Amino acid sequence: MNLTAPCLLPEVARLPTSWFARSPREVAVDLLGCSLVRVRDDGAILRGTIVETEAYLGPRDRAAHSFGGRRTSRNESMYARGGTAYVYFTYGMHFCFNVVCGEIDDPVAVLIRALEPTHGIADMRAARLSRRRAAPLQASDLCSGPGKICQALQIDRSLDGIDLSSDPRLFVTPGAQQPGTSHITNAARVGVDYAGEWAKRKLRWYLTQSPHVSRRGC
DNA sequence: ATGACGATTTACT
DNA sequence: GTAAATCGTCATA
Repeated sequence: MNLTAPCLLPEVARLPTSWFARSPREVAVDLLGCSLVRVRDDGAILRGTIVETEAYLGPRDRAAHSFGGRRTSRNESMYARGGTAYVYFTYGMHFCFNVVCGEIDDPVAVLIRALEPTHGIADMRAARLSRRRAAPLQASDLCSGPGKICQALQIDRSLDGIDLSSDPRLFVTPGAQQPGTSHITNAARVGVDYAGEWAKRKLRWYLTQSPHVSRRGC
């Protein structure tokens, strides 16, 4: 046995395509407690526990990029099968990472909004440091928002459309145990005020006690 | 070709 | 609490 080999996660731990081929509501809730794992090209492992998610319900959902069946080069990966990554660029400076759900041509997804960092925290700090900032960030400021996650885990459009069930660079593993319903808060989604009645729908879930969520009590 | 707009984050009052 | 940063994308022309 080669004891010097890096301690990589067993392949069996990775969530398969079939796990994602469900409604985005189910997937959004079940993703809480799972780990998002990023393996960088230099071998560094950046990993955190998912503590906040939002479901986007497709053509009928005014807040979704696929509202009305809109299909462009930007959101093309939403139309791929469940288990595909959808990474988009917004506000001229941020990336956001989604897990596509359901079957092919059903453009539904779950936005990963916050993680509790567990592995590679020093690398996350370095990645989040960038310009402006001088002081080291608190652990709860590393992945407490969809743009922060992508900066900390170095996720960009080069990972858009990849298959999370097979790509070595990015995948999801199950949590030790699923968080109980009593520890989960269900609330309205963030930053979708333009979506009218759909902005009020409670399609966001987060671990109530976690200090790593992007916002509390709304 | 042009203009308006973000599934956000940060700094500042 | 407000506002700036910053630019790819999309609808309109």
